[in-house]
Amino acid sequence: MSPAACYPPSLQGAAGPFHSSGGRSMGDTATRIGALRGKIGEEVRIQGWLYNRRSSGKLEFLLVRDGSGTVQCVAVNAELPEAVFAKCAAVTQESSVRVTGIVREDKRAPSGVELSLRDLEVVGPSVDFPITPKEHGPSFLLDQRHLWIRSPRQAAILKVRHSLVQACRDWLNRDGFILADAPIFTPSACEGTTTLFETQYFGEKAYLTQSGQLYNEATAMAFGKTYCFGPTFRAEKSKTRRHLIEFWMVEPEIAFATLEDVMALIERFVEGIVGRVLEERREELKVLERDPAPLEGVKAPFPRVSYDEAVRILKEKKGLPFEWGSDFGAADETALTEDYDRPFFVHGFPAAVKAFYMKRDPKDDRLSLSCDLLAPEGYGEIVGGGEREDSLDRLVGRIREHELPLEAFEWYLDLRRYGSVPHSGFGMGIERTLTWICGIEHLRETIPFPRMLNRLRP
RNA sequence: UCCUGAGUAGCUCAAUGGCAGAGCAUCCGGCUGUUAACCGGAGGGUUGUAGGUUCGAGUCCUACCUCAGGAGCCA
Repeated sequence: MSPAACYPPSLQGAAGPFHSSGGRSMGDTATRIGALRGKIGEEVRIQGWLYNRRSSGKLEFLLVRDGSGTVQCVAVNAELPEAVFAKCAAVTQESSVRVTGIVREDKRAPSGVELSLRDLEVVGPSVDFPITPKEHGPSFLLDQRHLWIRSPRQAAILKVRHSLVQACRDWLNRDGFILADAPIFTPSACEGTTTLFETQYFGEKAYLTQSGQLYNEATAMAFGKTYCFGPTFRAEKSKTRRHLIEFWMVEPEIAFATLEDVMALIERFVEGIVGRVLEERREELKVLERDPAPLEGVKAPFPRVSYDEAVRILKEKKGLPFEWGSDFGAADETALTEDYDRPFFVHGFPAAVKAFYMKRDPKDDRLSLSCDLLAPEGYGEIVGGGEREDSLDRLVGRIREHELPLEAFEWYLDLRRYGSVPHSGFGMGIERTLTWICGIEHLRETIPFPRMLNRLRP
C-alpha cells in the first residue's frame, strides 16, 4: 500500500502530501515561491530574503528565497521608476523583501520561472551578511549555524529530516504503536555504562536521559506496542563524524516479541521510512547530489549475519586483527558494509558488550539476543535492538554483576513481578540515519543546532 | 583522554629565515539576460597567545589556547 493512500484527501495536493511547495503564505495576498509555476501570467507578491543579486548595467537579477523555493526577479531599468530600480540595485544579501511582479516562464531563469519585477519593498536590511556564496570552513559555518541553515544545502538536509521524522511517526502510528514519551530528567542511569549529564532537581541529583529504554518497557506492558521519540544525551568525549552530545532517537518496544520479531519489524520500518523520504524529497536529494539508486534498493528482507560469522568475515576475508568478544570499531563496520547493497543485521553479540537488560541466548550463555542494523556504503550502525531479560531472578543477577544500585531499579523489576512477558525493541538514531540517507560526510549537518564536544553555541 | 594536522584581511587560502599577497565579500565606477556573472579601481593586517633562537621569524624551538580529522565509547 502506498503511504499516500493513508492520508486524508485534504492533505493530498497535486504535488503530493506534505510538500512545502504550495500552501498559503503568512501574508494576506502573498504567494509562496513554490506555487509560482501555477500562476504564469499573473501579478503576484512574494516575500522572503535576498539570496543573491547579479547586475548587468540596466538590469538587476534578484534571487529571492522564502523557504518554499527560490525565484529570480528581473528588474529592468527602462520599465521602472528611477527610485524602484535604485532600490533594486542597492538591496543587499539576506535583506528581507516583498516583491511584486508578473510571473513569466523563461528558459534563462535558474528555475525556469521568473518574476518581472514591478515593485520592491525592503522589510529589514541586512548589512555584511557573514556567509558569502563562496567556500567556508566547518568551524566558521558552525559558529554561524543560525544563518547557515538558510543556505540551500542545509535547508535541503533539514527538509529531509522533517520528512524522516514524520515518516517514523506515521509508520509506527499506522502499525498500531502508541506514542508514550520517556522522561528527560531521570534519577539514575538507564544503562549505567556511559557518562551522564548531571543536573539539580530541587536539591536532588538528576541526570539527563541517555535512553528511553527502561521506561519503554513499562509502557509496552501498558500498551503492547509503544514508542518514544525524543532527544537523548551522552556526556561522552566522543569526537568523530558519527557522534553528537545531544541526538534524537526513536525507540519502539513490543510486548511478546522475540528477537526474530523485532528484526522483521526493523526491516519493514526502515524500508517504509526510506521509501517515504524518496517519495517526498527527490528535489532535496538532488540538491545534495545524493544518488537515489542505493536508497531505492532498500527492500526487505535485509541480510542477517551472526556475530560469529561477522568475526570470521573480518578475520579471514578482510584480514583485520579482530578478537572474538569485542564490539566492532568504525573500521570493522565499514569493512562489513562493503559486502552489502542494503542495510543488514548483525545479531547475537557477546553479552559482555551489550547492556545489562539484554536477554542471554538460551543456547549459548555467552551471547545475547541482540541485533544491530548497519547501513551500507560505509555508514555503519544506525539501529541497536534486541530481546529483553524477562526473568526477575536473572535480571537481578545482571544488575548485581554490573554493580548497579538495586534500589534504583525496583520499579523496573516490578515489570517482571507483575505479569512479565518476553519483549523486544530497538532504538534508531535519527541523525545517523539521516547522514546515510542524505549521503553526507558528517552528522553535524543533520540537526538544526548540533551539540558537540567543544561546541555549545549558537 | 590519546594520536595526527591546522591557526595569516570579514571568509577561503598563498608567501626559500629577508618589503604581508591573491580570490571572494565591502565601497566607487562600467555593462539591457545574469547563472557562485564579468571588467576597472579603492579601503582592509598586533600572522592564535606567551616566551625563546637569530643581524633578521608568518616561517625555526618550547609551552599554552582554539579548531579539524581519527581512536576509544556508542545511536
